[in-house]
Amino acid sequence: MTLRLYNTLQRAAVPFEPLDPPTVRMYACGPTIYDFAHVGNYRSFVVYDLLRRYLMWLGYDVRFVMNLTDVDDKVIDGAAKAGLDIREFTAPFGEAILRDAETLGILPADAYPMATQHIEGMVEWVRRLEEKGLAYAADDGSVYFRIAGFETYGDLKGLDPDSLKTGARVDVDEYEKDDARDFALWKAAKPVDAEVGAAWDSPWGKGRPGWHLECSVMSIAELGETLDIHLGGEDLIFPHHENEIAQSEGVTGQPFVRFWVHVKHLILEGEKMSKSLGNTVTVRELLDEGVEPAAIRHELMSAQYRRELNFTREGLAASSAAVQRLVDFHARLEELTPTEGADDTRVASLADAALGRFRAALDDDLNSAEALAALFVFVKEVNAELDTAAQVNAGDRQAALDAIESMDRVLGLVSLAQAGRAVDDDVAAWADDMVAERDQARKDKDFARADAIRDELAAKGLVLEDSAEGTRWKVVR
RNA sequence: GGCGCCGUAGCCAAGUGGUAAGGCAGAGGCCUGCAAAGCCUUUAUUCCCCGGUUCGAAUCCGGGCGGCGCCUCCA
Repeated sequence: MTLRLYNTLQRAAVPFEPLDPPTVRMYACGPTIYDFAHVGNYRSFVVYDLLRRYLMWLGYDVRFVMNLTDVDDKVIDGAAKAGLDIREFTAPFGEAILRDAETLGILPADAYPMATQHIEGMVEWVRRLEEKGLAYAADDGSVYFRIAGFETYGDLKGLDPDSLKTGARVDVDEYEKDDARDFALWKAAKPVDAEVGAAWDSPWGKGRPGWHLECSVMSIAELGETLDIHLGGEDLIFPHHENEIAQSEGVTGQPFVRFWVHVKHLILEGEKMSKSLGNTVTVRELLDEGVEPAAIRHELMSAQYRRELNFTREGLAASSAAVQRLVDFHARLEELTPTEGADDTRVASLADAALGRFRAALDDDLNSAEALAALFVFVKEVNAELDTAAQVNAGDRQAALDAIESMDRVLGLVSLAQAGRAVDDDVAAWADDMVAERDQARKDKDFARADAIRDELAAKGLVLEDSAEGTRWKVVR
């Protein structure tokens, strides 16, 4: 079995093989840091994380880079309104986005380059494109990419370049361009740009880089001229990624990206999520409402990444319960006392089957919904086996633990949920004392007292489970 | 107008030619002092509708209906 990924370039799922195994060079278009990121952004980030973790799980050495766009029209507008320099304006958003990513169990990237750190490189690129006749300066000091000079323009999106000429959304203000389809590599500074610190010296006068340019320059600076995988939201296919290809290959003459992977946009409560509808939800808001991070992460991976995902509050509640089931299962295994010499159960073979199905699911274009199903089938089967078997040996217990922990290295749900259930030592000690007191009350048949203690613990989010081995308490979110 | 996606139980969502995964929610039961957790049974004779192909279709084809995305800076 090999991993197959849907490559937008080929419009088909094709076997993935890195150019230089075991290294995988992977780049993702990150957010523009002019606001807090919404759950739609995080669907993409979670998918990036899922792919990265799965590649690592398969044994690849993944080098992952995600940019943060810290200069563009929206950044400049926001900074101007706030009366701040763009760096002051964007820094808190960048920090918040990375903090929330960490909260959702997203592994940190190897680098988070920002456009303002690569101005020199971008100027150099524009210069080289100009040398090759692929760029030209307009009278106002802006520089444009000449699409007519790049014959495969439009291939990624499958667009006919000629059809773009009459596009209704072509900006009528850009009369300086030779061709309406040409896009800006370098934008001449407007007065407001300089006010917020978004104007740099260049051979064409004061200006700032165009948005598309940064991803080409930064990804190649970090990872080399040919990337194995380039990720982004589906909206970026055109024009952003199309432009990246044109710029990059225009300069290097090498294939820029081998696999283009695009994440479908989610919808929110059955509706398109957009700022104009005013229905965006940020991860920050959900966390403030008390939604646990693992539930958000679970819901974001509950549909395969190229499918529409309907993100709902009801779904979050379901995800929270599903995550709790995984946590309970893991705890059951950890707390299980193995019996030496006990007969083998079906657990080891169930683990093999589950891992096989899990892997087949993810190999199939990262089908996370199917992978989750494999895990939950495993949970049910092992629970049933443990209910049936009088005793379990250490090998079977370990096989089950190894299996769920292995799958969770990709999913990142159990570890995240467990981290969210950690309690302070003094709370744990208090809970232990209360459980001991309740045990005594139960022995004395003082069930009123026992139930009162249980209620008291419940008020603090601690739930009791009585069993033959004794009583345990757990944190529920 | 061009290109493309989707429509599966109360909700979310796999399956894409061989007789409907999984999670949540609901019902009944076992276990329990009562719970919790877990297990068992149950909840779509059917996959938007109508035709067609096939021994056989949720899966392929045609036509509808409905929802959605992109077509120059939105993950």
